[in-house]
Amino acid sequence: METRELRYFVAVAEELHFGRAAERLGIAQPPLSRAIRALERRLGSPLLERTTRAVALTEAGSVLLTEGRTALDAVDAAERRTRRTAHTGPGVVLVAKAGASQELLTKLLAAYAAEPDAVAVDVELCGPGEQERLLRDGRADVGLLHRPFDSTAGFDTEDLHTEGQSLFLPAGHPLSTRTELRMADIEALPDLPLPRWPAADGTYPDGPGPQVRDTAQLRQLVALGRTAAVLPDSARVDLHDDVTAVALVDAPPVTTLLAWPPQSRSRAVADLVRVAARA
Amino acid sequence: METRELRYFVAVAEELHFGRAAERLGIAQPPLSRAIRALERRLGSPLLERTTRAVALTEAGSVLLTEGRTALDAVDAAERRTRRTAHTGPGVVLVAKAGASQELLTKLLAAYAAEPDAVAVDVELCGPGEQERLLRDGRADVGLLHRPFDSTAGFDTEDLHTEGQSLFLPAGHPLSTRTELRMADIEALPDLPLPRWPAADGTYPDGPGPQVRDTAQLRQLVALGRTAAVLPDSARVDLHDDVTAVALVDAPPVTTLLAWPPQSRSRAVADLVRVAARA
DNA sequence: GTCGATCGATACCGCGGGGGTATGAATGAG
DNA sequence: CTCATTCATACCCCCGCGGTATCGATCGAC
Repeated sequence: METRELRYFVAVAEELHFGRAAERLGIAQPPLSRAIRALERRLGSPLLERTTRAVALTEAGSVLLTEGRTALDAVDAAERRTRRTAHTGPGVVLVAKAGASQELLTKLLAAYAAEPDAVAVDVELCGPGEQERLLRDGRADVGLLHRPFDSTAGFDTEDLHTEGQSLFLPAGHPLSTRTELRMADIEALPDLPLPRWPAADGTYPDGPGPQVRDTAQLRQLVALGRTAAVLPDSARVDLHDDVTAVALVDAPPVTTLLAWPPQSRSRAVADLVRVAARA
Repeated sequence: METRELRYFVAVAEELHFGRAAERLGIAQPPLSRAIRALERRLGSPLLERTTRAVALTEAGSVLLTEGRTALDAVDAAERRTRRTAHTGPGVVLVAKAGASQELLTKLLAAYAAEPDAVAVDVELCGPGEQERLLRDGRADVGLLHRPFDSTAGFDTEDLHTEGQSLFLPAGHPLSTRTELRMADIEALPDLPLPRWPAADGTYPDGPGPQVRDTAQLRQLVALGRTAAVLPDSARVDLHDDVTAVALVDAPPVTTLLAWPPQSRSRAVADLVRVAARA
């Protein structure tokens, strides 16, 4: 099966509309229809149920959509990592969530830079949930993730640090004088609705809280008295006096870890992991 | 990048010889040379160093070989799983090492078959180390693996059972009267050299022991007094009186587990895992 | 019921590019 | 120096991908 065919199929399967899919692919609709037909003929079974009014996935089509996406990501990864190796020489791209684990990341980078044959580390910051995609399609080589928020399925991992979580409140809020809180306490926070994070497709769920993209933005909104945030304890390190943190004793613990695609156990990534595990 | 280009490159990178690679691909040598050149031009950097006498991988080429293999496996997996879904309907292929964990596997299959919406489970037996390949290229959907022998990199896993190991000896061997042994004891077994398992490429390492492909074959060789074997305790269940097992108190424990590609969390695989975890 | 809009399928054409054969050029063995 | 080996180049053919024009089926409006 050729990459082109897969891209065509995935486009149609996602749009469920030949015209729109063709537009997205930058080709005309007839060759797209033909390509899908040819693919179905070669696989020996229909992938889509078409009427003139609607297109739907068959069972087999649904499998090909899932598997095809990961296959396309793998092909993209091969191309991207090759290009990077060729042009910028050896080097790793590390991806982390903007504003998270600042301190740990700083230490890690410093410790790795001191290694005998350290290579350049390009740090890429992104929104929550985007890291897995970057690791999968080759835009990044290693990621700083947080369990249980990020999925580590399909990656090799090394746990670095586990910690509890705290509630971050505007200074002066009634709850900010408490020494500890429970999850049940924040259920009842009508004045401070919890923020809404974007889903994988970039859309925001409905709800009363403000929309946020990263931790820096969130911190600002907390300081402005617009929301409260549940974050790992380590976020306390760069608190100003406009935000107060109170320990949440029954919040699930958060583990910070390194994750990387299992086949790309390059020398550089291995060194990085070894240094991180030691610290 | 197209699948065809990747296949061509991987063939050349593995053979390090354009002529042989072309033969393997079933095309003539000139188009292959041209295809690789075109690929290098598009990626903007050489992948191979050629002289008229030798071909070698560049740094970038080495990356593309590794990443390209996994990408090709992913594409093959997409095609195979789609074909299977289309032709044999829903169903899973479970792969296990021949002769290993018989009892657990039997129980698992029976328990799953009793589930309300169980689908057909096709059991595929193979040699050690082959399972990962089958899972990666889509010939299997879920595997019964053994840590630390099998690598679980890149798979989701569910541990089922952990046990110690024993030394399996021909009945009547001097050591067979002992109640327990240590690893150091088998270093000194000149009369019974340990067997040699095939490497990933199917070749056998050098050494004095007999070559074996699976556990059944190994058991027979032990019974014949040709070798001794270190195997998980559960291999005792179908011992005849021609083989004796003695516990190895300091052997690393073996964990039997289910592994599956993270994206193929189909209903059937999920059920199978749930049933297995319960038992 | 008729008409029109929508949308996928078909027919047909042109051309780029992938594959073939023949041959050249470079290099190392003897 | 000669020859064998091996990758690159030259040239040709034709398959197949993509384009435009059009058809045919289906559904909604009235």
